[in-house]
Amino acid sequence: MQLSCITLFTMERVLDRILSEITGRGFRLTRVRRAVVEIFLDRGLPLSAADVIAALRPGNASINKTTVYRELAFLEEHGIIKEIRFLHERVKRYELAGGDHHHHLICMKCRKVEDIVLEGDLEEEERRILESTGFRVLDHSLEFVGICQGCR
Amino acid sequence: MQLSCITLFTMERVLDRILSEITGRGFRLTRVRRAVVEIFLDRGLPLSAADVIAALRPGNASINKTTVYRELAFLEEHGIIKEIRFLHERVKRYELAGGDHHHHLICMKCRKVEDIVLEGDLEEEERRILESTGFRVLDHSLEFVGICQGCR
DNA sequence: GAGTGTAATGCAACTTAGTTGCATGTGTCA
DNA sequence: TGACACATGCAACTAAGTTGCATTACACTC
Repeated sequence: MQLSCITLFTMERVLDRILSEITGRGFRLTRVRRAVVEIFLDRGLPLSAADVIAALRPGNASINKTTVYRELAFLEEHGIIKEIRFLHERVKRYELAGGDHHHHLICMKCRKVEDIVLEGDLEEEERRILESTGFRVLDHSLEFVGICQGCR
Repeated sequence: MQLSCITLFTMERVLDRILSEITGRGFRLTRVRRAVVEIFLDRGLPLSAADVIAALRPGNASINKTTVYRELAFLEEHGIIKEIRFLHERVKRYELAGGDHHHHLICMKCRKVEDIVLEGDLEEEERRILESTGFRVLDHSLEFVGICQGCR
């Protein structure tokens, strides 16, 4: 992955913030934990447990899948990553939490995922839903499926 | 399920249309096939394979799960139902295809699901996405999670 | 109404994704 | 350096869905 100096610098800061958040709450900074957080930062995309395991393999010969599942649960529980699911996919995915609120563009051909930020998002819609149905929206998930520029 | 005469009449018409679509293409109208379509019409909500199996049980003592999975695949393949997945759920769900384009309100407390139709939907957003990223949106999925009127 | 071909069904065994219990290992702090 | 509790590894398990293959039953013809 090619990174500019700025991006690298930002990533280091985010990594430090996450790691000190973990230690600050009395949890340990283990080899696996650090590696998993770095993988999420490095990829910047929603990853499944299988993705994380594959990414860990080169350096750390045999990391148990149970450990990875538990690490993902730990990071989610502490608000560092959050679960998302894509349409027609059976696997859980996670991405770093705490970034800007965004949605995903998923290419049907190459399966590439891009983030997208919508102007004004859906606040207006959610207000209208409350008015017309009495349903109070607390969260939403939105994903777009189609063909990316490279595949057209 | 309480139904008005109008609703019952409409359901009958929809059922007939679906069934004649199936026979018209040279497929058989079996006991299970008819029952599954009727269940979707009757419930009017996204159902999982387990839901369908449970709904079949009372009348049809032992319908094999393989049959149900294959029936759902058949109905999806022929555009009669379509797959949807809800956030944080691992199971596939299906709902009748061909109705108005809509989204779902999912109550976190009672798990009830309501349909919602958005004014103008997301056409405007999709046009903007094409302009700014070159990604051509062909489909989207949107669901709202929150608290329904009854649970507040 | 009987015969026939093929779609549909049932059963068992399998796959994939994720989880649980329990014994063992290792970071961190005193 | 030692000790405690968090973290890890292994094996066995669960849930959801799939596959292969033998059997059944629609729907069509006669």
